[in-house]
Amino acid sequence: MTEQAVYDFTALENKWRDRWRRNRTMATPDPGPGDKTFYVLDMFPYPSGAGLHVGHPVGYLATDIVARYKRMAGYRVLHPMGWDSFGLPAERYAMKTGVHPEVSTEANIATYKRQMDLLGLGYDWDREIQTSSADYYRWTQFIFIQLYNAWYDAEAGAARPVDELPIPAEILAAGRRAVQKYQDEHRLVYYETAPVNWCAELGTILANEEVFNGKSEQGHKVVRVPLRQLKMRITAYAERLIADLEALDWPEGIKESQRQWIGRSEGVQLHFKVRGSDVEVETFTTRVDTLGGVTFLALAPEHELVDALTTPDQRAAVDAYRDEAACKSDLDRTRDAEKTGVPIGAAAINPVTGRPAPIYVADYVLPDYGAGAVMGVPAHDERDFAFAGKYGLDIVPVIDPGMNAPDRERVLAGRKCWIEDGVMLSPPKGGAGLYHAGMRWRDAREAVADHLEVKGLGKRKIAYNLRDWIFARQRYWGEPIPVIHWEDGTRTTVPEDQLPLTLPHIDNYKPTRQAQSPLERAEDWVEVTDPETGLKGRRETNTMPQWAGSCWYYLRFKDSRNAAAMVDPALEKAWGMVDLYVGGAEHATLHLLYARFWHKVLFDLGLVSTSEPFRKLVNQGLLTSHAFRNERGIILPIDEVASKENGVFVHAASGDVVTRVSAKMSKSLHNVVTPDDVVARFGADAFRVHMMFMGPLEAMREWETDRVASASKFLHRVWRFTTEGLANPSSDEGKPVSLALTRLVLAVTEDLDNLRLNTAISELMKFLKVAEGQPVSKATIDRFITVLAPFAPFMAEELWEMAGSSTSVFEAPWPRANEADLKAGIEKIEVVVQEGGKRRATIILAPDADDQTVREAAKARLAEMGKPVDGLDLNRVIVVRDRKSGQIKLANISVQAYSTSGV
RNA sequence: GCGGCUGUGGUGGAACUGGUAGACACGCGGGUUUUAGGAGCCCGUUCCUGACGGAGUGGGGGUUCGAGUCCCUCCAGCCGCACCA
Repeated sequence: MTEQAVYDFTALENKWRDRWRRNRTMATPDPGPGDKTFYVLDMFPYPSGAGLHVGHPVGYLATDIVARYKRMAGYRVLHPMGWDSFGLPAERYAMKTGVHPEVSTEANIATYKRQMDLLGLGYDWDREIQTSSADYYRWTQFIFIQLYNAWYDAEAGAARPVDELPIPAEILAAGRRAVQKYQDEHRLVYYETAPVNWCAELGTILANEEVFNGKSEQGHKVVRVPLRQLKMRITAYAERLIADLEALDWPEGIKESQRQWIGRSEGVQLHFKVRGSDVEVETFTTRVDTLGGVTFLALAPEHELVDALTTPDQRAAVDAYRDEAACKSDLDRTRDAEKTGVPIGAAAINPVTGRPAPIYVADYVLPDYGAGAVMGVPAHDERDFAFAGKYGLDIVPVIDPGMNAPDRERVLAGRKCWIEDGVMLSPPKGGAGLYHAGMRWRDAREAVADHLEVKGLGKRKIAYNLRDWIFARQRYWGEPIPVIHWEDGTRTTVPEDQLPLTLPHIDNYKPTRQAQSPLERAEDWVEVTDPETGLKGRRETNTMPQWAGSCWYYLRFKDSRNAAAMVDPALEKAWGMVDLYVGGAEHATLHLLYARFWHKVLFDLGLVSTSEPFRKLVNQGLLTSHAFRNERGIILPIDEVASKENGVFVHAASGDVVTRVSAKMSKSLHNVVTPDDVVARFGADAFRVHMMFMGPLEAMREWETDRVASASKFLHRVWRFTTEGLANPSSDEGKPVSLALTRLVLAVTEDLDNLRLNTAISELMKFLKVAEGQPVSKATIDRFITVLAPFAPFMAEELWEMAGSSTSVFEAPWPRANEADLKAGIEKIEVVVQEGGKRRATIILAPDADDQTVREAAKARLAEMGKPVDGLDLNRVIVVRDRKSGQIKLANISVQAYSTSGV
């Protein structure tokens, strides 16, 4: 080879893209016995119409690099990609343009796929799935049916088939319909009429997890309306969902978000007698110790006892208040600092004091938490304090903040709310057993709870913030729910051998009326007749939420073409948990919680072999672009701003001076950069190297296309170095070069194992710095190419071919090196001499010199510098060695070691 | 308010279990080559000082022979949750 080829990245990348596709280089065979497996997964995307921008592939690049490395390191690697292709945007697009979601989805997928190929993302496309294809959602429906036909056995702590649900004798005696009703009430999938989150703009109801500050993800208003809804009993798993987080290698923030979302709190459910009535009101409290301080009860407006307890003179006011509360959006209801309510005329009896506590309806009480009713203790709860203040209710303290509390007097006078430490006051009168004067309130709480349980007035209970998952959506573009409602009032699921229940084509995607799915229009599809009995029925017309498909897709990748099962059990087991899962943090309480829930159900039912789906989770940081902000804080698009020579930015139209700021990529700011742009300018390898070199995967960063030039420059140097070396390999390579290669292999391997891709790339740069312009052996060049390959796969393949190989570089084994080679290669070492931790000088020593030699040498060096070392206690000289290699790094002389000499 | 995360040069960021702070880059400065260059190559680049030397990882305090790293405390920023009784 005499003529040095030019690094023509476009031609070279096209060549290998094509060759990889033809040779199916990235296809993953199923694992065989004894194979080491590694499952690395990206959160699959919803294929939107806009295609990928440079921010999307941050995580995909990282997993691709890891997957290629692991494969070379001898693992059987599963690294698939698919499409979360059901969802609202496609349906809304269809409403506007009339283009069927299936058509637009296909087009979008084609774009995504082309862009992913462009970047050299080595997915095994043989395993590609899309949630909207019937081959896939057939199994989503299958799983739905498994959940439908299961109940949660609290004693066993696991889900079981509903056939195994013990039926109480009296139900059994009441007949078949009673049994069926009983079973229906226990299923993991059930119907219930309850207030739900209704978004009129989207024409659908939403799950609690999909409502943010009273608005939908898109910012549309959400209100609570009572509707009959399909739910999944995720709350049955609350305890396990919290407990099993412990063992997962996930970011602490995500785990904590889930814990908070589930929101476990221990308390007591207790009932209050209503004065002059047999009715009792259940309340839930975490502070039974404050029972004596209860001066009112507050019921949620939706509470079922409100009607019965409201007195005639309060009826009108109560009804008006309830109507008002019903119309309020979640935002109005939760954000109003002001506590409002209306007395219903009845009063409960405080069991400690015997005094009446008026009952209110108040919308700060949520209907679906605890008992939907609270005991008001204004003295020791800030919300209750605010409420009592507004309506002039008694404020009776039961806890003494203690002598040292500055606010003690005001608390005891009922003018301030106290929620911190303290001891129980003496009871106003009586209340034995429910009052523990002098006891710290935390202890009193337990004592009172014990007492209530013994007397049958209440019992300990754990309440969760988590609500059951509202599972139905009034949409077209989602999985049909395989349920049939029969005219006799019964309900069945579609027989499994009739799956998939395919989505019918319709012409109009608008909801028919409030909370009715557009599927209602597909009359032929909706109406069914039982062929055996002639019974008529209607199909469920709601569809599944977007999260359904993503709840189990990681399982399907293991066996994505299986027509007979969701996944072959042997393959499910062989691949095991996802070893590395990379995606955005925005799914903390949505996808990641739902997927864990389904996985646990499948585990209980024996369909999967692990109790958790994802072993290690990493959230990639957000990639921003930039924009400009003027003095009024308005963000301006980048093309409306000009840069002046003095580094000042000026808004072209107004002449205002503006500042450059980080901003999310968005169409309106005209700051979207696509991978296509970057690849055309610098090539995919440079894009990959730059993106990963920018910083840690988890960190947020700002994109600047010009900066890819740095990675491009590096790759040009790599190209020149390697091609020159291959043209003229040397038989006697210098020691510094071979040492640098050993160090490179060790460092890159360690960095890859820890997902430190930025430092791995800097190691490649360091090696190049040492080896450039030096004689280099063929063996060293080969090893360098293999180490480069995960990062710059296109160039590595080309160089590998030039190096004489006829197979892919990804068939090559990952090079090995050991620490001992490094150590053996070093003859002399520079040791730092410190004085009291401050660097003073360096000495040259053999790396294996013993401590005494180091100490003497350090002392001699200090003497040379004119330091008074006569009284130096050599034992006080601390010699520090590298933990791994045992090499000396530094010698530190304690300043106190001089003190004996009196200096 | 609650919770999580983060504060290191002009910039992005290195520094594994406490052990030479600023690796590797960007930018900037100087030099060189020259085919025009916003190209290549080489050198320099934390701050103060002419130098010796000193200071330095958001502020303050502590532990230690030695602290970016551990502990306490305060400050700032980012993200998530938020009437859950």
